[in-house]
Amino acid sequence: MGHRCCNKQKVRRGLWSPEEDEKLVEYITTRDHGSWSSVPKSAGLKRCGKSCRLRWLNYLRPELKRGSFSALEEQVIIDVHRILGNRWAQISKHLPGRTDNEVKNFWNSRLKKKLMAQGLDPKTHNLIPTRQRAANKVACSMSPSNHEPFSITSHDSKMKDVSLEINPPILTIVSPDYPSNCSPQPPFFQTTTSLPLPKSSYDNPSVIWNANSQNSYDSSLFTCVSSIHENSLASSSSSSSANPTGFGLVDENCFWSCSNIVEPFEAAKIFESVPPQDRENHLNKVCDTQIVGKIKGVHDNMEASFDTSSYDLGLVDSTLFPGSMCHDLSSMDDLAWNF
DNA sequence: AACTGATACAACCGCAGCGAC
DNA sequence: CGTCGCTGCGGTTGTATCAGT
Repeated sequence: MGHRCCNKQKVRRGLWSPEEDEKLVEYITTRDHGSWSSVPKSAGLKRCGKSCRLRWLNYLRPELKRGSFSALEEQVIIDVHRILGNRWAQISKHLPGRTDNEVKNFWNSRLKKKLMAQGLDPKTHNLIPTRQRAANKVACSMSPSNHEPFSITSHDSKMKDVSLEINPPILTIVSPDYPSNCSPQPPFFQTTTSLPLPKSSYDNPSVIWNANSQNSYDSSLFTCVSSIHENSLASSSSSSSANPTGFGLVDENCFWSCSNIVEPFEAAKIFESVPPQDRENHLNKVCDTQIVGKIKGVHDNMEASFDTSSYDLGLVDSTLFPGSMCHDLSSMDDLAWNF
């Protein structure tokens, strides 16, 4: 019996042979294959088009990265999963050369168990109930006044993500001109080194590179924050609402990543190669020459192309649990949060 | 060496969304 | 508006390999 999608013909199933791979690669790379349903016949394969597509996308594409996941990739998966849940295709977009299938398998076979071993619920990334006390400790240490943590407000019911309700990331995107003497200060500014962008970029969403190498999470990751000026938010949001905090309003669709601008891993690598004393200059230079110049273009597209696939790498971790906030945890809990 | 359970990875299945008609 | 074909996605299953006994 063949696949339901192509039950008119007898098709092979199961693992692909090297000969089949060769045929498919030869066919795909030498011509415009059009629709996948026509590929098997044209390429001389006894497979269904869906199977060919999957084989190409998940295994044969030349740009795929093989081999085990790095610690950095692992952290990215965990971070993005905390925000997006099981949206593997979206998560894989932050991991160049990795497929959704690969990420999903890695999550199910390794990361899920790893989180559980650390006492974390792999669905919500919260500590499991028996560790509620430790979780409360974290929440308290976040905010002396014990107010609600900053959270994402979704303005787009269509894109509503249950995982955000279960575990709202403590994330604030700040307006660039948020007064520095106001309290409370957004955690981003409390805990990290931010390098302001030129005034001229304030009318555009701007990128602040957080070079906080003391971050206990992953010093190789940048926090890349899109700080959205309220003007641009007003135009990008279909509905308006009060903003009592004075912060730039945030919705899920405001997530746009440095990957739109500079490949984050590349940026991180480059940054790490810069001597610590030169990093500020480096960042200013990078911001000027590589980022700000492109922001306008990104901004122009933002209204039409806001996309949850864009995500601020490391942002949640560095804002949610900066190194100093882990200090009063037990060593076990510390481990749990710091991987 | 043989067996068995665990693990990792590849592939399949079913469904939803979309555009063409 | 309904149907059809195609694509993309997430959940699940199948299978090869590994590790322990």
